Amino acid sequence: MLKTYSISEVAKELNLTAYTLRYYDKEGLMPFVERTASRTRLFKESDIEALKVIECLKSTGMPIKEIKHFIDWCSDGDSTLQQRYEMFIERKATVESQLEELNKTMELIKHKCWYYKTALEAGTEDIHKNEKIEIPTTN
Amino acid sequence: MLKTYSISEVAKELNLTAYTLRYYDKEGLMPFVERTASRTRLFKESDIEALKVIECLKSTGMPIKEIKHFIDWCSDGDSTLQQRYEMFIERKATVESQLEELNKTMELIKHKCWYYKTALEAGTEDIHKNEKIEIPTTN
DNA sequence: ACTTGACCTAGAGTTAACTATAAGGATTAA
DNA sequence: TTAATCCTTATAGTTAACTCTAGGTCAAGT
Repeated sequence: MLKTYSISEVAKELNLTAYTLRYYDKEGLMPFVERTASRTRLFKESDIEALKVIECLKSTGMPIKEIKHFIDWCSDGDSTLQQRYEMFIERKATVESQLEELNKTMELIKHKCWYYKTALEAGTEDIHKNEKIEIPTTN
Repeated sequence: MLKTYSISEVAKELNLTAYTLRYYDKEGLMPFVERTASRTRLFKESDIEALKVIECLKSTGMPIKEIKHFIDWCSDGDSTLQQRYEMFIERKATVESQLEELNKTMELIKHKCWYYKTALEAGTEDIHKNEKIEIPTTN
């Protein structure tokens, strides 16, 4: 007798649209979601948790087709524990390098903030014309 | 008499393809690149630096059409310093929240690494069946 | 002079991930 | 019972960012 949720309730909760959830279902990402006799999807709390994991993988840049492999492994049970473990280890490395990249991006952005702040104060970009090493105290 | 680079040299340097660079040019991202009499592009060192800034903006998720606005402002000179400053301030906020998101993602990934490591050791996922608060020492 | 290889443009094709439409079925409220 | 508001499917359309093809030009080497 556990509570269930409609597709639009789940969409709202996860900041997605019902279209998107149906699309994920069509792509095989939600084989676990049960239905009523008349085909209406009934989402359990655990289904929402699984969708959060899917969103997590998506946010690492993993394409939907690869996420499906993971979902298939989940359906296959304990015999795929090794693959799933390795997948998350690999994801961890991916996210680590993404964090590194994003931090580099941040440094350049901060530099540009400083560049335009000082140019704005001077009224012209020309003050940066022949400088090579003007290190601002970052931040 | 400064050194110039061909499109394929620049592509190699920036880990892009010549196709992509021509596409960027077509979209108006490279109005500064000079040409020979026979229309061949001649990239200067400063053009490559500008392209690195474009790549930086791209890596924050900014769409090419918005990047074009920035390039247009650059062409317009000092009268657009304010807009450009504000754009980078806004980008900084964007990257900050992206970093936050990515760190949350990392936490979930690490949790899953632990989840599967322990499941693998036990030979079955069942060991996680009725646990709610098994906090592993993260990392 | 001729071939090779890198360059050029215009325009067509591709891909992923949605996003929307059309036509219909079920549940609730008056 | 009828209207509203969900839900369903199949299928078509959209968008961004490439990615490629065709047909041509140009400069260097043999």
